[in-house]
Parts: sequence; C-alpha cells; structure tokens
Amino acid sequence: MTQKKVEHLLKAHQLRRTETRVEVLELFLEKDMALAQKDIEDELGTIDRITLYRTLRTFEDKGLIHRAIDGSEKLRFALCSHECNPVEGHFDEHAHFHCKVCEKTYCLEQIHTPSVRVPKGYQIESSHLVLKGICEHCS
Amino acid sequence: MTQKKVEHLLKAHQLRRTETRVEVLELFLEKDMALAQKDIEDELGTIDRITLYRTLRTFEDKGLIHRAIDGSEKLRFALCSHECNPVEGHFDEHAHFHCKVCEKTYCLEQIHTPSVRVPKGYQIESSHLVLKGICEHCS
DNA sequence: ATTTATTTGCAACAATGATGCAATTAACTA
DNA sequence: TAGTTAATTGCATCATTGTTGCAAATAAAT
Repeated sequence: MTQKKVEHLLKAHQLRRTETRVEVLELFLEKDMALAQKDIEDELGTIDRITLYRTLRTFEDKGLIHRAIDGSEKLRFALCSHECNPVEGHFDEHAHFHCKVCEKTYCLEQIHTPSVRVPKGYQIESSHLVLKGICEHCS
Repeated sequence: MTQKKVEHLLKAHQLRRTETRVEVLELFLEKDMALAQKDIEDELGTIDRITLYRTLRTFEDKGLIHRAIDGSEKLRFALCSHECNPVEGHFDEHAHFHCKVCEKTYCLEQIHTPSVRVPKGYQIESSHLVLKGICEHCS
C-alpha cells in the first residue's frame, strides 16, 4: 500500500516516477520523522549524492516535503501534510522535537505553534516552535 | 564605555583580552543582533577564519554568547543576557525573528517562548520560538 | 624582564551546498 | 511497440563551512 501511496503522491505533484524518488518517498513514509540528507544516504546506501540533493529540492518545490526547523546544524526535511501546495506554500504549524541523544527530529503534530503578538513593524509569515531534550526512546 | 564593558565581560568570564576577542565582542555589543561567522568576517575584514571560529566556540563555552535558532541555514550567535553562565548553561527564553529579505536575525526579548504541555516520554530541556517574515526595515 | 599557559595562524582534511553538461530515461505519441 | 522529447541523472568541479594538530606568538603573572 505504500507503493500505491508513493505513486499517487508523485503523480499528484507532477513528478516522474524514478527509482530515487520512489525510494526516498518510501523512506519518508516509513520513518515518519524529519530526515537529513545524510540520514537518507545512510539508509539507502547506493544513492547518488547530487541526485538526492536535487530530489529533496524538487520535492520541496512541489510541496511534498518541507524543511523542519529543529535547531540542529543539519538541514532536515519532513513529509508535508496535505495542506501544503506549491502555490500557497508550506503549512508547518506543529512543533518539532530534537533529541540531543539520538539526534533525531520528530514532528509533534499535536503541538501547534502558538500565535504571538506581532511587534510593531514586523510582518510575521511563519512561526516555528522547536523543542529540545531527550526523546522517549533515549530517556 | 563599550571599551570598559568589553574588558569587564572578558575578565568576568576568565578570558584573556586579545585583539580578536575585543573586536568581536564590540561588534556584538554594537549590532545587538544575532551574527553568523560570515557576518563578522565581513565586518571585521582582516580577521582569521579559524581564530574567529574558535573565538565563537570559546565565547559560547564560557557563556558569553549563545546559538540563536532562527531557522536559517546559517549558525548564528547572540550575546547572552546575564543569566547565562557556564555552569547552569544558557537561558535563551525569547523569540528570534529572521527576516527573509535582509536575512538578519533579531532577538525579540519581549516575546518569551511559550511553555508547552510535555508529550509523554519526552523530556524537554529547552524550547525555542522562531518567527520568520519581514523586518521593520525591509517592509 | 622572565616564565608559562593560552591563543593564534597555518596546513590540511571532511562534509555540504551548488551548478554546468553530456548521457540516460520516463512518459507520451504515432 | 518503437520513436520522440523533455525531464532526470551522474559526473566533474568548485565554493563554503566545520574541524583538528601543531609550531609560533603573546597575555598575564612572577
């Protein structure tokens, strides 16, 4: 059923079905957390670095994945919920938790980023809540 | 008076007064925003890359500056308030605003990071609120 | 002025980000 | 099903950033 879902996701976002894209998407679906390029390389082994780099950018452009701000040095991506789309942009209104032990980043869908009073002159387009600590597997 | 303050800050954190450290500290005091290594290099010109790299790490270790999570790819540091110290760690309980136009990062001291309900099993050690948009100078 | 532990600056290397280009291939068409 | 074409890949290449070892330089104490 992941197969079907992957095919549908690719088609829905006007992306050709290639080996790399399928593998990457399957991994995102399976892991259900934010992944850095390195994480993906380690999991998929044979994948080409540049192809993966562009695959992630393409997925981001088309609204399949978004950058997960987790306060780590690594750039991570997470699967988008259905609200994301290439026209209106990304909706990513949940908190991200980054474990300092295993260095994994989890999306906490149940925790929404709070709305804050806008300081004078500042136009806020998005807000992100980053939580750091120790995850349930490491504590 | 910045002179005095710089001297005091260095002495208070048991750091020798060197040219690089003084210049970097003065810049932080003057700019009053989060700075990436590149920003500092551009401002100070002649500074050595590695020395600056280590200066920033040292300042961080000693509790003079902290990492400002701003959701950008760049690692930025901001001057600590007095509550930070090397023993108990960093307190950085205010929001950071990152402007997508000028790419500067401001500390919004008046906006505190909200406390959130802890999900089961997760131990939260710090939380960070990142705001993105357009700053008052760019809008 | 001398001593000593700290700090600097260079060399060197790894990892990551980014782009041009020719070869390959997915999806469409006849 | 074979052929066409635009998208995609993989390589080469380069820039930037992060990191460490080490010898020379230097701040602070004596």
